Amino acid sequence: MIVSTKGRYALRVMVYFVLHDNGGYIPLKEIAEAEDISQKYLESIMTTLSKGGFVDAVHGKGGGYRLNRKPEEYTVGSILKLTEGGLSAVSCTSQGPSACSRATCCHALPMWEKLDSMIDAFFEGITLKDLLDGTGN
Amino acid sequence: MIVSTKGRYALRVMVYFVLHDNGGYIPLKEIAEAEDISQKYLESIMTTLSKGGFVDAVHGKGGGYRLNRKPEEYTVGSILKLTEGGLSAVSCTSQGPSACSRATCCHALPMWEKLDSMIDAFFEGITLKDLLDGTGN
DNA sequence: ATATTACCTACAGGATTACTAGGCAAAAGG
DNA sequence: CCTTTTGCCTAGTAATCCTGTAGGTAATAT
Repeated sequence: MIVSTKGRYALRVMVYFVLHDNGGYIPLKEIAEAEDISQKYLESIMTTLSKGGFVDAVHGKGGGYRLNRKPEEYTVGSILKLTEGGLSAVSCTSQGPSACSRATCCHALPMWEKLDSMIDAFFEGITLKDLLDGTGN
Repeated sequence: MIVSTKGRYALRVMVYFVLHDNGGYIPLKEIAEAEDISQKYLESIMTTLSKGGFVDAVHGKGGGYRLNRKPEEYTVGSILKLTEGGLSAVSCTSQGPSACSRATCCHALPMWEKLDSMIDAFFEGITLKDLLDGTGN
């Protein structure tokens, strides 16, 4: 499984922000209830998105989260890479291209690298706006 | 992680067969030692490959395993799908396209399906022979 | 001062991975 | 027939990761 709930929840939340953008901040509780996601679990994901600079966060009453860019300026790839901590399809390439001890004699390594590039290009070519428009489907 | 050791070991073994093909059967013990893979663990993988019809198996002295097709007639995709039990990148699509309860309203589902198709086409387009020739790298 | 919100650390049950252990079944050689 | 060599079958298991829970602290608005 290349993409776990962590990344998929992150995508859902980002889409939620786009669909419910009124200029203000949206509290986590509202998103968790609307999307039926565990509030506590979502907290850790939102903190990741906030620290990664993908959303602005404000404490206290009237606070919450909001996007700080336009939907077309977020790629699916950037969101998944941040929340999943990478998108490698095999452990052979997840720690760098030559981290594997068999790297020098492995017949499959070039294939894994090509796959990783292809997956990266795929996700980097889709923005939040594309997801909502259904572009390319 | 889309491809675990199970699938990667299977690929290595299949490559080993091509490189050490002398027409006869190769016992599991030899492969495990040569490739430095746990013998007992490899047993379960070989049984999968045997039951899937990818190799012939013969019991007793002088027995072992051997390929039953030409290298260019095995796709990497078929080997991985057999040993990994599928290649879906997300659980959303691994149990069929509309198994997810959010399928009807999910903005990302078409993307996952497109990704799965792309990955499938990638692996189905590479044969054992290509791996050894380094074709396409 | 209080309520509301984000943020932080720690833990925990379940699933999966990557094995290990031990035996049974089949085939060949003597 | 008996032993050895091989593949096959069932169980168990330590480690890791996923998907959360629990409980508190820090910041902000009213």
